[in-house]
Amino acid sequence: MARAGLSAEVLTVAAAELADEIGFERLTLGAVARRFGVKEPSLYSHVKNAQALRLHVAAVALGELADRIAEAVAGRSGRDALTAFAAAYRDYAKEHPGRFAAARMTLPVESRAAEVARRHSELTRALLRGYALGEPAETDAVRLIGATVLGFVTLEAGGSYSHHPRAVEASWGAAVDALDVALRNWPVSRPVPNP
Amino acid sequence: MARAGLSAEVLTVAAAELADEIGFERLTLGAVARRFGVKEPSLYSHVKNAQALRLHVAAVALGELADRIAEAVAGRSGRDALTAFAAAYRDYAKEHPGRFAAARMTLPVESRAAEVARRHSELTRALLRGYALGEPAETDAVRLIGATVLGFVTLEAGGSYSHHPRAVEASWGAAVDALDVALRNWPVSRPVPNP
DNA sequence: CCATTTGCCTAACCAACTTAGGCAACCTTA
DNA sequence: TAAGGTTGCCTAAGTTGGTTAGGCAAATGG
Repeated sequence: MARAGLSAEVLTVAAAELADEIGFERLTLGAVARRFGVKEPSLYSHVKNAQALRLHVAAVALGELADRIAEAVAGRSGRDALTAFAAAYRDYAKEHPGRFAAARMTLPVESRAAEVARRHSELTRALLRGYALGEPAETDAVRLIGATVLGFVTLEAGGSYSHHPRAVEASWGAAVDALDVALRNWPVSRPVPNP
Repeated sequence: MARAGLSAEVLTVAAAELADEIGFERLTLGAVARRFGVKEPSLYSHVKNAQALRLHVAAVALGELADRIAEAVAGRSGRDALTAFAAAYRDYAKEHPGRFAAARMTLPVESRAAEVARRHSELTRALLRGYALGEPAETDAVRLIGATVLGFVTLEAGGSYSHHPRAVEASWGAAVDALDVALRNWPVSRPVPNP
């Protein structure tokens, strides 16, 4: 029988494309095998199992996202960097919904994907340099930014914002502005009195 | 054969408990049936299918969470209300991880669960009264708060915060403080100059 | 107390995942 | 370039989860 030229990398790329096309939750070994005109068990020569393939997709997604973010924040600082960071993140999620869903998997601590995820913290930390928060505020801020951006994009993708006429775009801008305000008036270092 | 006294409600409650015990992703009709000493097909007299049962759990979870939030914000306003809201949300997620995972499902627009989800926006809106933002800022703020709290709790549950010594508890407090600062210095209405 | 409804059953099928074991295509190296 | 081993894809078969069809017995209610 003619060989199909499979490999872990080829399968992962195909799986990532498939996830974007049909949705991550419908990403199945059968679908990937079909795409290569191959039977399901053949995939086991290249990936450990279905879950491992999904984790590979997550690692690819997190890596691509980190690359985009790195590109976006390069040469910017403060509010500009924050805006670019957030836009890169949200744009990626919109362009690659399946990969983004993969990136939200619970990642095994020792996985390649979890390693890549750490790059995200570092990038976020770099972005915060312009705000000069110092520790431990900077760590808190890294967590805050990650949470807000993830939460917003997740809710938007889930349709939670589509029942109200207010444009999501405008709310997104407001959220980024709000983050900027919070970072420039960081609570612990510079408490703001009640009005 | 003796009847087991099943009903949609009983099954949903059991499924919710099971989800908390074994994880939402492992919630299966077989597991629910086993708990009642009944065969899987018997469940189809009471729920349409497995997905419907999961949606019922999501609706229950969202309802319980809304109740907790309502209780928490009652009689409080401003920062107190925000802190109580956030704590109620996070505590629920910690106590009921399976139900909370259910609540994060993508909800069909016309579902009971989606209806309950709307109550959350209203509660968040109520919480914001003390900040007197006005529209459309209030809608933007509702979205921001939901995103931040969801994102933080999701990342915390996924273990993203456990690789760094900084206490999650402290970061949580900082995040809530940061939200409060942002709300009291809402960007559009009261822009803050660069330092 | 008979008729109807309802609840749970068995049997059977499908889809997705997985393992075992075989044969043919590829690669090496003499 | 032929013999060797290695690798890639195959078929067969088992598992689990979800689902439908159809039957019998328990509950219900006139």
